[in-house]
Amino acid sequence: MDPHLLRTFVAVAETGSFSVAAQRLSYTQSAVSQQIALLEADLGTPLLTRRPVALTPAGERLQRHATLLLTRLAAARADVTRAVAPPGRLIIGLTPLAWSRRISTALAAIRAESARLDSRVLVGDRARIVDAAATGEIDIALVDGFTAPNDPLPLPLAGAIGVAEDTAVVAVPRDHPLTARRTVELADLTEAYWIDAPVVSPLTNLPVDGPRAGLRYEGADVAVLIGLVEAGHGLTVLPASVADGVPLPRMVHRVELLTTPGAGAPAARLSALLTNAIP
Amino acid sequence: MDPHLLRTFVAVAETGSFSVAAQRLSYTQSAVSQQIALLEADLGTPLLTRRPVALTPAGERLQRHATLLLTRLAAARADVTRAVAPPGRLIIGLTPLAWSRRISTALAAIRAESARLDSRVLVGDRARIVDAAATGEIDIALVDGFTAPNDPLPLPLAGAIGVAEDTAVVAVPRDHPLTARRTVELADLTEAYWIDAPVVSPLTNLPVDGPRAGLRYEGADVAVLIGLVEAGHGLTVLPASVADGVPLPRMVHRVELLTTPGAGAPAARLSALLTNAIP
DNA sequence: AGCCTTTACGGCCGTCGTAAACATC
DNA sequence: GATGTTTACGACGGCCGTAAAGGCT
Repeated sequence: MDPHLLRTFVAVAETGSFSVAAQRLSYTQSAVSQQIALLEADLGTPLLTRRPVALTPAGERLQRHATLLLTRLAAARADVTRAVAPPGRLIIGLTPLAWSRRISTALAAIRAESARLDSRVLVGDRARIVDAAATGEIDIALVDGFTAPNDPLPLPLAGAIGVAEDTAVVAVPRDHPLTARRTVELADLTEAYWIDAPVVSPLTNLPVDGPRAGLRYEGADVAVLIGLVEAGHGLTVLPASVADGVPLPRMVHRVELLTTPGAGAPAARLSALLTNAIP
Repeated sequence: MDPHLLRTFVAVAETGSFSVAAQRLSYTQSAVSQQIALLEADLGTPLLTRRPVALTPAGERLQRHATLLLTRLAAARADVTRAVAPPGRLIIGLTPLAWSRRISTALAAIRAESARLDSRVLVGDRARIVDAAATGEIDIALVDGFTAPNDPLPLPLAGAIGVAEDTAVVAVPRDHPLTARRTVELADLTEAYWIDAPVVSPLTNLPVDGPRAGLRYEGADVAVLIGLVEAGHGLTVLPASVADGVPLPRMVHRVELLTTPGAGAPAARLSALLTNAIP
């Protein structure tokens, strides 16, 4: 189970093709074929069906593990190299809904303390931000998501710290029948159409199996998303602090902080500011 | 960062010697030396000092990551192979303090349901049990430890579920000055001598820096440990359900359940029994 | 028939072991 | 000087690429 093999396996699983995976990794198809054969021989079970190329149950399992292992491997490398030379800069990664007034003031405080600090912000979807935190591209991250109360977000990186928890709501247009309700049953939600907004509020956040998507919004602007809901293009799930609406039972919106002791002094300072400030 | 390299690096770090690590892995010293050199070249920083062999700060970082990565790699392999053939047996791993009446009754219920079930119990310290869960040696595990309220235990495996939470206490002899106190300050504890009981209640559980150890107890019997405390050999930390004593502030004793969907039907059944029964 | 995966085979690079040099206590 | 790590070098094996064969649709 070489990381090399895992990487090409993930590539094949994602692309659904030996040949395009090969050119993505700049191998020949032959090499990819051999690597997959090696993995299957090693684990003693077929991982992929051919024609069409699809994952077997064992393959699905391996894909999950492999992607996690690869990002953790990257995280280990980044952490070690930063242990010798901690960056003086402060690059913050954010998912769109993780931003809050408290973060903004904490950041302002740090900027005031050290005037010449190179500080920047990167906004992206959860996978992008977590990956950037793993590789050291960013020094600290705030990642949001929906989960059961008091439960952490299922993140591939250890050391996440909850810094905020909020009830979650379903955003609906003003004239929508759900508006009259105080709580929502899951049965009501399976019938609805949802806005597919992978960056702001991914469909995978929904407590619904196989949600039906209406419009797709690729941007990161919350106001635009709310506008789309208002216009009747579909529903979405949002933290209560962002929008008014109907509370979704047994779910909270949670923001977690992702950093490591090696991420440098500015990151540590920001981390302290945010975690000490927990109510 | 081959797993192979990480494994020998961990061996060197643990043994503090290139040569004994080599014979443990059945390599030559030369091979070990080359592998470490390769790792250091790859990461661009020394990981070990020679004469004496010790970890540099970067090396300490890498050791943490490497051990986690290796057990996760083992977990991935076990999970995939179990995805194709889930075991029908039920082997339960337990740390000594994770046992409770509820587990006992749940296990009895399962045994009653399927009379011929091969079910066994393995007791060991946390590292041993987590490792066994990773490699598939056991199908389900209950692991205890001390942590802040509502926080999960820092486990190297994902998917842990809290099944019990309890206040923690410091066990002291009846005539100890602390007996009169309702709460304990950390300052009081730094002065004390502790019983080093790595299996039942490891010193790493203590909220104290560099605790001073008196006697060492290698066994897994809680009654013996309590007897040792009574006899004045030192103090220890225990869940309130096991011993009377003084509540330790800001800590809880927590039991988590460790299993995977591939661990077989009996494991799933036990898991359901335990998690549904959470108060 | 055409596209894509597998198999066969040759060459290269990497990694291990032996053995000698080197450093440290 | 003894113990233990590094370096030099030769040999084996593994892995990739080229090229031909094999299977589905």
